[in-house]
Amino acid sequence: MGRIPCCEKESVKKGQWTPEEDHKLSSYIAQHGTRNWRLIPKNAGLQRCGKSCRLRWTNYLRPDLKHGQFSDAEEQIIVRLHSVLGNRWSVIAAQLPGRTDNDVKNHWNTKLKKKLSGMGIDPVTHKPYSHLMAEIATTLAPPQVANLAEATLGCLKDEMLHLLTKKHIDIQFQSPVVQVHPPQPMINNNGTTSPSYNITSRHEVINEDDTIEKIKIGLSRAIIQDHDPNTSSNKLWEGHGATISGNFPGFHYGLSSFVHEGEGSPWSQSMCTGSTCTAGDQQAQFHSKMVDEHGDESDGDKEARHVSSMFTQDCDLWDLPSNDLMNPLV
DNA sequence: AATCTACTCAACCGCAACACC
DNA sequence: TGGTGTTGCGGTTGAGTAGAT
Repeated sequence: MGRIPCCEKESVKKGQWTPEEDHKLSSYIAQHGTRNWRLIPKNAGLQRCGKSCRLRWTNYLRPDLKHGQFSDAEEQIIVRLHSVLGNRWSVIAAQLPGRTDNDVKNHWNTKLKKKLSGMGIDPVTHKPYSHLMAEIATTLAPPQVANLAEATLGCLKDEMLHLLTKKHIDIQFQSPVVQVHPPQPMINNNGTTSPSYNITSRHEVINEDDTIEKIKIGLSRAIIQDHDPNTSSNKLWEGHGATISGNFPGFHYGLSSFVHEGEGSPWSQSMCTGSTCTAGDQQAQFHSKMVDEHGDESDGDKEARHVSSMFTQDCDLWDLPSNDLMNPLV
């Protein structure tokens, strides 16, 4: 006893749809509607599975669909909703007229995840990587923290080198502060402008090993400082064979590494104010709000309706061109 | 010019939820 | 109430393509 297949596998065509098939399906649905997808391919004269027809219709042929690039505003909505709802693409797509869950999912996986990662934000939790590392560090003993810093640096080094070699950014390190200047308009080939980040310091030459060492120390300190913000010059981890002072001026990592202090991305400010990301709180608030207002109601449409009430803030534009973003650490 | 690599996105698959009997 | 068929959803795959080497 197995599951009944949705169609006769042998006689069913797979793969790309031809214009002729599209036309057959469209004209059949225009006449008869979309009731009973199992019968539609048979009646429309298509050698396709009903499921495949439904997918083709909902993701491509539906006349109300919007094709083409996602706007900044749409991206903002996706990111904001994803921070609260997670991978519930259908609910997110319901807030974007003309977009399908498949569109949203693809756009997230191919573009938005990378953008967030490039900004130092974990696309899963929507928290800065620095906070995640700090959270992990709270569960570790000092030697393990050092290992974590080491491992993290391995990733950061690769990402930075990748960025440097790919984009030829003039990067020089100042010990231990790395300054990233606000974006300067850069004229693109098509005549438009995009912000260009410039990272500079007082040192002229990159000494990779030296820099890595400095970052390593800074990262260890930052992790510990994040763990206990009240400790500034206290001796930490005493009794564990390691003593690290907490005070560490000027070094920022994660999100702050990519935006000039005080001039961070408007998006990042709205999502992660100051040093405390609010995404988790938003999720908790949203959840409790849903439960309070609707009991155990779980109907997708109702949920989607109430999700729209979350948009009380103006949508901010992305401030980083996707080309300048690094590959995700995820 | 040929090959390789990375990226995009349409389509597929399996599972869960829902509807109906 | 349980069984069966249908629909919807999210994860994943792979063909096509653009850019790099």
